[in-house]
Formats: sequence, structure tokens, C-alpha cells
Amino acid sequence: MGGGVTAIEQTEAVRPRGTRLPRRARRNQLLGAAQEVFVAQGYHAAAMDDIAERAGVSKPVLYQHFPGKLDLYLALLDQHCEALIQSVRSALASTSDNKQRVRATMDAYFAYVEDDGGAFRLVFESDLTNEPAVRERVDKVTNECAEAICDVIAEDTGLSRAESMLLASGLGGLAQVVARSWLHSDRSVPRDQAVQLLTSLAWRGIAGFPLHGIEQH
Amino acid sequence: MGGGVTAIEQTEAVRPRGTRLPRRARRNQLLGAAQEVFVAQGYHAAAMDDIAERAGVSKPVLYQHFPGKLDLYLALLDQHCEALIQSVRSALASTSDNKQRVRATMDAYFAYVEDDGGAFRLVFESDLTNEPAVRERVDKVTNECAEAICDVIAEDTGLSRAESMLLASGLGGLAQVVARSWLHSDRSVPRDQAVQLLTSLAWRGIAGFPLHGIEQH
DNA sequence: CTGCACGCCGATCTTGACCTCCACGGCTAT
DNA sequence: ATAGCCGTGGAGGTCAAGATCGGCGTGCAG
Repeated sequence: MGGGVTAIEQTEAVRPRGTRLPRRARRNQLLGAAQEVFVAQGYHAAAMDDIAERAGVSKPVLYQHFPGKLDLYLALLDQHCEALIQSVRSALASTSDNKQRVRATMDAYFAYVEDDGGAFRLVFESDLTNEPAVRERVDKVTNECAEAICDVIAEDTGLSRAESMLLASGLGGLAQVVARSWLHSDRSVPRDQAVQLLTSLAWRGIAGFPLHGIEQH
Repeated sequence: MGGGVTAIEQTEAVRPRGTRLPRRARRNQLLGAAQEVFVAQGYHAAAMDDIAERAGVSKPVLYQHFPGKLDLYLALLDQHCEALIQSVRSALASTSDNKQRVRATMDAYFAYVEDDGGAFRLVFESDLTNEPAVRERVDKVTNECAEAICDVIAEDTGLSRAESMLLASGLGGLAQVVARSWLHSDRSVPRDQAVQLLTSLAWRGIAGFPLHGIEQH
């Protein structure tokens, strides 16, 4: 009875089996295949056999490129964690107008969840958060993003570090959750409008703290 | 190599082995033990042996009360999902002053994550979201809470249903994420103050939409 | 006193997933 | 052209964890 559905939606045909690739290219291809499978099934439900088959190779080659399943997962995770952190930092540095900063950051989250192959699931919906190595990566993303936001808040409001961090986590969390829920609702509102709406919400909320409130038009 | 740490922090001594209990009491005790283990280790890392040992019984007893591991998990999940939904609904119904509604709701999330044994992890940090039954429960919580908030927003702002839902998910997500992150930071800010701060943020944000903005003092 | 029912336990089975061993085919240097 | 080498493939080992079977002790009805 317990057997769940084993058939997966194959978004792309399985690669022809037997082509020889240079090492680097093969590695990247394996990463791509692994990402598709991990995103579709999660870490635990994903079997190494699935990934190998998806890539059109046999299992030993997989193990010649990655020591184990966890390493493979971590490689992907690191990649996408770094991507989000950089994206958020860029957004915050893209302008000095704080309202535009909020907008750009919000948009960064939306762009991130819309990115290729739903890779954001590895970061935001991982089913391996009990593994310390994974937990560390995910926490790092949350913290680095929150701190980046916190720096701006602390400087422009004069709130304590702890209070600023609380607000920053809140805004980061808001962006993350709402972007996911927006995607999950099949984009029931156009992206621009959604970003605009959330920016209004967040900006009005954050702009009201001490040092602000005054300089707004 | 892959062997992770097997030793768990035992927050409470293992029950003495050999006491006979009536069926109902034993079932409740098993639920309690299971919750402790699932919270501490997550679903996958938690072994039925661990739960049995924690409860001070042998494995067959466990299977005489629950058909399988998943059923045990779902029983706990249902329980705590319903608790949060009810808590949020109560908070929203506790007053007709919208700012106090925000405050009460925010406080409900904080109270929830502070509750006994960190049961909120089962709902907010489950590592079994790929299981449809679990996904369904967790989505239900998010949706029911968002809809409850959405009802208030839609009525008091005149925004479209889709837009209101977006804001509602955002506020729910904000509360959830920030409550978790606050707990994770070892309550670096007193709970009252944190709730107050977040309420300011959320209220200023949400109060600025169409039909509001006017009637605030 | 005695048989019965209930709850409980030690020991075992089986499945499934991660991870390696022996045979094959295409490229290169002479 | 031919011999060697390197990467590939299928089949199998190992082990952990979920799920189960026969026996034991205790308390109560008759």
C-alpha cells in the first residue's frame, strides 16, 4: 500500500545514453540533473538511481564526480544560497533611495523564486534541515540577508541592533513567504503589481520608525 | 563516515520500563513521546525505536496503537495545525479594533512558537513536506490563517480578493518567520517589546491602504 | 483454585537505498 | 592497422529502519 507514485513528470527527455563528455561538462550536466530531481522530489525521495538515469549515465560515474548524495546536494545548495545573498546585496546597493531599495529587494525575492527549475525549493523548502551542514547553509542565507537589510534599517532608524534585526528578519521573511505563496497561487496577480503592493506595505511600515517619518514627502 | 550524531539531548528521563497502562492513557503517552522525538530530530531521523524507547515501551506496543510512522506523525500534525488556526481566529475575533487585531494575531504566533516542546516545528519546519498528506495539512494552516486575515483586510481596504490574499499571506508569513527567528535568537528582545515592534511595522503598513488612512488618529 | 483475557516484550524479517566489483567499447600513438 | 588505456555499464553487498510473530506475566470472573 505505502508505495507512492513512482512516475515523475519528465519535463525534459532523458539524455541519450552513451555520449562521452569532458569532465567539467559532465559534472555540470550531473548537477543539472540532480537539481531537477531534488526539486521535484525532495532530498529523501530522490534516489541516486533517479539522478543517474535522468542524466543518462550509470551510477558509478555519479560517484566519480561526487563522493556521496549529501555532497551533491550541498554543492547545489551552496550555489543557490550564494545566488540569493548576492542578489539581495545587489538590490540594496542598487540605489540610495530607501523606498526603491525596498522595491528592488522585494523584486529580488520574486525573481529568485521564478528562476530556472524552481531551485529556490532547495533553500526555502528543504527536507534536510536536520542535517547540520544544510541547516548551517540555510541559516546563513537568512542571516546574511537579514543583516544586509538590518544595516540599512539600523543606520536610518537608530533602533538597537537587536530590534533592527527583528524587523529585518520580518521583512526578509515576508518577502520570502509571499513570493512563494504568489508562485503557488499561479501568479494570481501580475508580478509587477504584487511587488508594488508589497513594497507599499513594507515601506509604509518601515518608514514610520524614528529618524524617518520626518523626511518623507 | 555518514553516521551523524546518534546521541540526543534527553530533556526528560526515559520512562521506567514495565508499567502497565490502560489503552487510552498509553496512547496519549505515546503521542507525547513521539512529539518529543519528532521535534528534536525531525521525521526522517526519528526512528520508531527511539520513540518506543523514549516512551519506555517496546516497538510492538507502538504498532498496536498506530498503524505506522506516518499515521503517528499526522495525528500530531493535525492536533497542532488546528491549534494554530483556532488561535489566530480567536485573536482576530477578540476585538474590533484593527490595530489590536494585528497585535493579538502577532502575539498568537509568538505564543505558538513558545508553546510546550516546540511543537511548532512540526508545522513550520517539517521535513516531510513532500508527502502529500503533510503538504495538505501545512498548506491548510497557511491558507486558513491567510484567509482569516484576508477577510478583515478585504472588508476594510476594498482591495481585490487576490490582492488582499497577497497581503494577508505576507503578514502571516512575517509573523511566522519573525516569531521563529526571535525564538532562535534566544529571545534577544523581550516578547512584549518584539510584539509591539512588529505590530507597529505591520499596522503602519496595512493601515495605509485605501479605506483606512483616514480614520486613524 | 483455575482458566482466560489483556497488555507487553525479545527476537526476527524484509524492503529499499546508498555505495562498489568485473566485463566492454571507443580513442591514440607508433 | 593494431595494441593499450580510460571511461562506462550492469549486477551485487551492506546496512539501517519500518513492520511483525510467538511467548510471558498479571489480575479477575467463576
